[in-house]
Amino acid sequence: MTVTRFAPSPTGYLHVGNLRTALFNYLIARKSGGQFILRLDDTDPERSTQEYADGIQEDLEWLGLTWDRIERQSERLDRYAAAADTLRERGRFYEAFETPTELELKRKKLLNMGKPPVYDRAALDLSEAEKEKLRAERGDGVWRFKLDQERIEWTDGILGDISIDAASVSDPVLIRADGQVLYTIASVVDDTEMGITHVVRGSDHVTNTATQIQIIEALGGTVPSFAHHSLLTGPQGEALSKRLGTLALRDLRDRGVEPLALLSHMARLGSSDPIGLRGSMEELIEGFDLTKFGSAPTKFDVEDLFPITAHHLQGLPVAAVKDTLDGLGVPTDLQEPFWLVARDNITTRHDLAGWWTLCTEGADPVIDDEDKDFVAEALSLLPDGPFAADTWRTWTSAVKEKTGRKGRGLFMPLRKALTGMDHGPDMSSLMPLLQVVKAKA
RNA sequence: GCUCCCUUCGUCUAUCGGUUAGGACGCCAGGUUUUCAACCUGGAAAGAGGGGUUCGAUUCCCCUAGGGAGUACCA
Repeated sequence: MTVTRFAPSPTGYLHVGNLRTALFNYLIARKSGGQFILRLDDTDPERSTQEYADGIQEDLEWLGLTWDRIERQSERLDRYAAAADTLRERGRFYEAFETPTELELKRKKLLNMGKPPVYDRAALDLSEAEKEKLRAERGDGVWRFKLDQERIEWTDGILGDISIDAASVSDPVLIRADGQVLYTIASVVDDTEMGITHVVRGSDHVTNTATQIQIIEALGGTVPSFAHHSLLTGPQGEALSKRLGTLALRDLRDRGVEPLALLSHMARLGSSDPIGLRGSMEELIEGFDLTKFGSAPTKFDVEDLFPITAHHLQGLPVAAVKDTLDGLGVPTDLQEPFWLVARDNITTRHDLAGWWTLCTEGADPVIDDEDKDFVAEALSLLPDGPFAADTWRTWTSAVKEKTGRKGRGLFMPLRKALTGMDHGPDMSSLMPLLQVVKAKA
């Protein structure tokens, strides 16, 4: 069975970049009838908070990305300790005592010589006596995984055949001096023990994947299939990380982006499938194909979300926006006619408020100088409210007869006088909802 | 610096050596509409640069340029 996971660390709110990873994993699991696990990578107690953990779940629920199981790494520390013991027994784990500044110095030295800044494994040569001494002087050391220095290869679900030379990578620290387990091992232990079959994550993880493959093998686990999707950049190709603050999922929600619009775009952007709105999550799942994604960085422009949102809203029945209409105070019996009139003229649900205000409070008339007499005459022919479904038709034909005006010259001044705008919903449908005509007062 | 990945219309991309370089979104125009939107029709719009290989390169190889990522006792 296919088992995927989304493993955010609760150190911030989800943003569009995270969403892409979450969505891919969700879609893969659902398409194959497998399982989707939400795993909170909260091994860093300094930065992880409950607020963010809750926020992540809220955001996923808002989008309808439901998980079959939730796990927290902070509850599995004993598993990681056991894995560390195994690595120690198998001679793949060694303690090192360099201070951060010492390591920094070594890195600079190598860099100056034009060499890759890889840890020199000095600790490997330490005798037991030397280790004792260092432990006494500096306290516990860090535990590093001893990489086999050979090429690590795998066939990536998106990138194709990948090969990375382990010699160009430092032996990763898996356990810190203070005993805290690090992402690299926690992730491996979880993926193995939870039976994860497909790991899909951003391409910022490809080097991690190389080392993790060796750790999995050292632990005797089964290596899952890996796929690394491209990272999102801003519209100009700039790194998105600089703008991520404004691209949090909850901010998009506040700006009125509709879940299905967001999902539709993110599930296809970067692939060879046509971009655009999909009718349902089922359709998204059905048509999803990881192999159609390219490996080049993908430009993302928030503004692209709004036309899709508008398109989505235009197809919604009134029942789908009942909460919003209730919130605006639209009476139940007027909700459907109002929605049908307004939905073609909004980008997000927020725009509904403006149209409802127009209905209940009217608008300051806009009357061009050359239309002054005409509008005055027309308004004298306008019956008192409430208006009926045929008010617009009967009124405009009466005005047409009296003034001889027709076509655009007839209708547009009236629209502007009543709504204050030269665009908007169909006037004959709008009239029955229009409760105030300021121009007449 | 080193390692990995990448470079086709504005954007996401198709093309497994020979194509009028295709599609989608966006854009523009026309149609329709009392307006806007929607819808229909049409249109503009692309192979980073330089070397090779080849009868023939967008496609294969090399170099350069450019972009992204990694190079943590973060995840």
